[in-house]
Amino acid sequence: MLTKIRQKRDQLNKSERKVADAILLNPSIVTQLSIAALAKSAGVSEPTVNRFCRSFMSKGFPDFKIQLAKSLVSGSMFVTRSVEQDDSAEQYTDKIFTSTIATLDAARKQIDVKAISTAVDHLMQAKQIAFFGLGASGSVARDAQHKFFRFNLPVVAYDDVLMQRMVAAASHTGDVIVVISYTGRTKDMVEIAQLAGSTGATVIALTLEDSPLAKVCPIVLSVPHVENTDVYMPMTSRLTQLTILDVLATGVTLRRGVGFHQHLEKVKQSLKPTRYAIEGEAAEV
Amino acid sequence: MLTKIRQKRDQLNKSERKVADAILLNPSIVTQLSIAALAKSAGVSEPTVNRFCRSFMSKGFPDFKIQLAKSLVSGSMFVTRSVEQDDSAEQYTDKIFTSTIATLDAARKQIDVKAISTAVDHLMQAKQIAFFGLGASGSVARDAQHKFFRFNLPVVAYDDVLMQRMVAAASHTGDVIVVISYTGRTKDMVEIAQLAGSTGATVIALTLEDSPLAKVCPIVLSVPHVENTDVYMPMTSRLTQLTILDVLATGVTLRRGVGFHQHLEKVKQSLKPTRYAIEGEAAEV
DNA sequence: GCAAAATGTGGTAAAATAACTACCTTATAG
DNA sequence: CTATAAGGTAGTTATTTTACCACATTTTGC
Repeated sequence: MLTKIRQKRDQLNKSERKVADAILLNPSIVTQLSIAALAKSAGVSEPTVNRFCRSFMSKGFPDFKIQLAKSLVSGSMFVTRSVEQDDSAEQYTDKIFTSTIATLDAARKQIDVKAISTAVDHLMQAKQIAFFGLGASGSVARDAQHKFFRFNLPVVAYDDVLMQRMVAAASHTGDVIVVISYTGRTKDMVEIAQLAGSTGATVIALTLEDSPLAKVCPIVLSVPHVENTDVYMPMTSRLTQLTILDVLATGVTLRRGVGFHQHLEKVKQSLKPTRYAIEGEAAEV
Repeated sequence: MLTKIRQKRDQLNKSERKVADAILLNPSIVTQLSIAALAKSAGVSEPTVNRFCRSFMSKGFPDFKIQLAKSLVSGSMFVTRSVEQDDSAEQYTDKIFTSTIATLDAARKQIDVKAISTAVDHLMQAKQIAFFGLGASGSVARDAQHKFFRFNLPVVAYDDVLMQRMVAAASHTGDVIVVISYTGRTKDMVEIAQLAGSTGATVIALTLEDSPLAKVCPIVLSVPHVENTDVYMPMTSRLTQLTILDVLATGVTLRRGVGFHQHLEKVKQSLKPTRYAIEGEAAEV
């Protein structure tokens, strides 16, 4: 809503711009103001405020206030705030959770569903799926391996360059290789992606939008930039990657239909002897 | 807000209860109703509605409507919804992100800050930190290793039972062992936790609340139950674990003060030759 | 145990406030 | 100088709130 007002501000005429500015100055207080009070604080007449409200597809001023109030809540719900040196445990805990959530929410809004869908198409038909990652992305690749394995897909994961190079070179049409790198600037990963691409394998990049890696891959699942790259909280993006991988696994599973239910049950049963039994067995380790 | 109304409902007198019921029946429509319309649909008079609103610490009916609208947004923002067999890519993508966020938000609200603080105390002074996990929790342990290593802490991670047993048996006072298991019912992990505890090492469990593992560990960072254990989205909890580990790493780093900044810079520099350079180098791989 | 007072509950009607409409003035561009 | 758009004034309508009254329910004194 505030974004919408800011966008439209320049197309507005003099008086209505005054109204926009008055609202932008302190949006939360506006929700408690009457049309007369807002008109006065903007230095315009009441009908001008009313006309302004209607141009934002509201039924009138009260309706506008409610829409504004709603948008303020969703806007202020999860905001990334930097951790400070003297934060209490409570403070930094909340900040990190909130920032993580904000990152995921941003990804949710920006994600390219078309790319997800294309990736699922390829993964579904893959003879072999390989996940490649180095460093922190190595654990993401390992996690993906577990997840896809559970869903009965032919999957491997590698977190060292040599194996990745060998597998990439030996790949061929029908294989899918998912290259994971947050920055998308790791030289080895870019080279390996190119190598794999040249063999006819489908290469999917899970990386930062517009990065060198993204540029050399036909299918890119891009993770948006994180605005606040604070030294204290630099790792929210891998959670976005993990979530995207959850989405892919789910997408593939859905497409494969009901057959996999029996498989999932088998996996569960195989783990049972390793566990302390209780009612309502859950699906995770 | 709706919860508040439901709570107070029984203490209300006959007419005001009618108002409460009318609102609860369809809260979102109420935000667009006038006091007269709501009064009619509740079968009471307008002043009754007004009195009702005031008893919910609103200035009046319009104010009440705005508060209600706000609370509806925050309430409906992130709701866990099951993935259905015939969902489109757009639908299941959104559902998985939303559910993941909902899980994190639930964890944020329930997390035991005291336990975090205690865990940070021990981690900070540890001579050696070991992360143990099996299966999917193995990747979580690996991830933790990366993160803590970046922050210059003496850290190792193991994802096989034998190594874990050996390390646990060989541990002693001053060592911190973090045992990661979502269900907290894996027999090996429980035994290893007990073994490590008996040597004098500090054992921290990152697991489901009230699980067998939680019961044998002095410090428990509990992950709340996920209500909706749908076969299609069974893995949101490990994101909670990862986030809690982020919190721990941050907590330790904060306590260690400014010294680590130089260290972080060194790590960054060491990675530089492996990358394609661009302006604004980020902190992740 | 009953009656009377007191308190609580809920409605009517009128007053106050807020929002909206119609219309008129002023500015501005052609 | 006219046409048109922008913006304000004033009046109307809608909405909310207040004040007050009637009825019911409970409490208390005898």
